[in-house]
Amino acid sequence: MCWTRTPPGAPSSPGAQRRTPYEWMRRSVAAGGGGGSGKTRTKDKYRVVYTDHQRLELEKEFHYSRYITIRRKSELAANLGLTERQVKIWFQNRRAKERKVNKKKQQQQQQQQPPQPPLPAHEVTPPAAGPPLGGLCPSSAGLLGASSPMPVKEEYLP
DNA sequence: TTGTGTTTTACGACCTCC
DNA sequence: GGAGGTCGTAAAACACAA
Repeated sequence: MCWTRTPPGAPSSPGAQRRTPYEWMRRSVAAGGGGGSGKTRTKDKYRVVYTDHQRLELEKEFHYSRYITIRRKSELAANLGLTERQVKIWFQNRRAKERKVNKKKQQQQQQQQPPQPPLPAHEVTPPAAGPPLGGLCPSSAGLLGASSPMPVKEEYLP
């Protein structure tokens, strides 16, 4: 999570905002007629922009696990005022983004240090390559790594 | 301003698993 | 068969240099 555009702290760090995040929040939520009420391309609004709060909660959930459970999905959707479909697609897009970023990083590393000995298989395989079904993927180990600032939910504890 | 490149939602096609 | 996965893509929203 980079928050390059509107940092999650936007509401809490007013000095840092280049623009008011609340503009698009208002635009999307209010104008959308219930922001995130499942608008599609065929409807009047092509896509909605999620609020900072919605993004933050989704990011947090993604931080805990890159694959959301059915139960958590419905809970999150209800809490955030989104549809389960939107939550599902958000996670799909989020994983795609992560893969893209990882790919970029890998390419940069390879450019910096060309002579590379063959890596062990578990180092090479992308984290998202795990089986999508079957609940939590092993990737959470890396995400929940040592310095995770987020408290671990009971749900994800052993 | 505005032109352009990037990011963010949303979808369809196709694949895998139960 | 249905649900959910990736992949590719469209278009709006956005950031930023010129």
